[in-house]
Amino acid sequence: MGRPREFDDTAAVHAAMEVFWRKGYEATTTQDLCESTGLGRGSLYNAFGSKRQLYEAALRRYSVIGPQGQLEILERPGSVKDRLRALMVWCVDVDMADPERRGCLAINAAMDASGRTSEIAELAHKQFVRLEQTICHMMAVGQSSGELSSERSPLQAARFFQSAYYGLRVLGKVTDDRAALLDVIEGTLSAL
Amino acid sequence: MGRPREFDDTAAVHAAMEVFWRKGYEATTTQDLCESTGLGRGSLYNAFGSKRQLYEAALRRYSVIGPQGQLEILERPGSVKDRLRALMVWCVDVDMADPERRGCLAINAAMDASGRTSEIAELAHKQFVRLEQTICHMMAVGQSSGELSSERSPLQAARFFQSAYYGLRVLGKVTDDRAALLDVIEGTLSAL
DNA sequence: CGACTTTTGTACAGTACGTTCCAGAACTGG
DNA sequence: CCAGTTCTGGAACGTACTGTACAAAAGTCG
Repeated sequence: MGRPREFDDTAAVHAAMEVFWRKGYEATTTQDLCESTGLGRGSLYNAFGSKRQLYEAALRRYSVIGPQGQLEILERPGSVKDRLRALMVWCVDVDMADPERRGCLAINAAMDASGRTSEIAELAHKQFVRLEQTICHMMAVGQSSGELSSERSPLQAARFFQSAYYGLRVLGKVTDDRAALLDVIEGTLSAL
Repeated sequence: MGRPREFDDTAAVHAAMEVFWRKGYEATTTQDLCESTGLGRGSLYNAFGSKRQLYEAALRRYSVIGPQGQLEILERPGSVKDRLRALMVWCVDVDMADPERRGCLAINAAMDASGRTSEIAELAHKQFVRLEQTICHMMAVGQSSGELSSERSPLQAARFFQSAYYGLRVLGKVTDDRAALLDVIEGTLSAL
């Protein structure tokens, strides 16, 4: 009971997520958050408590919608290598097409010293582990079908791939050299 | 002529670098910089102009002292693989030993949206290219000696390694799992 | 020594920050 | 329709921020 909310919580968190993604934690002001969500300060603090808690909520939302694009690519038909390549190429395309170079919010949150509390680090880590497991499963499938080399365990192969993948996104932050990024992709895939 | 500086410019930039490294650009205050350098605001602004310019100076200083440890490891005797392994293991050790998880300042600067001007991105990019070239040279040596596979070009191999290396440092920001990081290392090396 | 130049510390300006507070609005259950 | 509850928008608060002003200090050169 009481007066009902005039806004949609999820939409507000989503709008906040976009700002944090673009500017990082510290550089995002409460004013930015009010403008992007369309809420007054009262509503914002009443609903989310603090800038920090809203940041956590934004990261949790990212953990829901962020992997959707990834998973959609990885679940397409085709060989394991082709699907992993598609994932990486897609990231390159996204990064190169974005003049702001926002990259991946989970990685940004993991790297951003100002916003990194143990909770934030844990949220980012969880997403890392989730990707690791997804890839690990694919590696196991590829190995048992004979497509991939079995000299490494699936887990080791997954961790190796994941690392190259994150490195790719770091490089994507500062380079325009698509060919260099494609080198990374082909180098990574030929190692599997 | 005029009154001489009472402080050492390099030492001041170094102190500033440590703060930016620990807290990131936006979260570092001019007060922090005064305290860490021991300078008053007057001296600080007289000598460096602005927080942003000091940040650039700090990153330039990092580009001098940061690679020293890396190069020292890579120039030691031994096979190419052993030296690359030593580099990665050293990074894992450094990251795990640091409760603040400062990581690599060049990577942090590349990722930090708040401090990333085109100049900063370029400075970070330059360091990335420098490492790429160093590794590329090692790859060429390893390939011509027969130690490493020649199925990839040295440049492609270097870019691939570099990417895995950066990914390793991203993972090192949020995990305590040394075994996972060692998996990355061995997975990367076995691909060369 | 004395004109000139640069550095130093501090006080200050002006703004912007995260958060709290509150009066009134909007709704519910009785 | 009234008492109770929650939400809203914005004003208000205290603090902290980057950057400037300036007078005194500490040198140099003739």
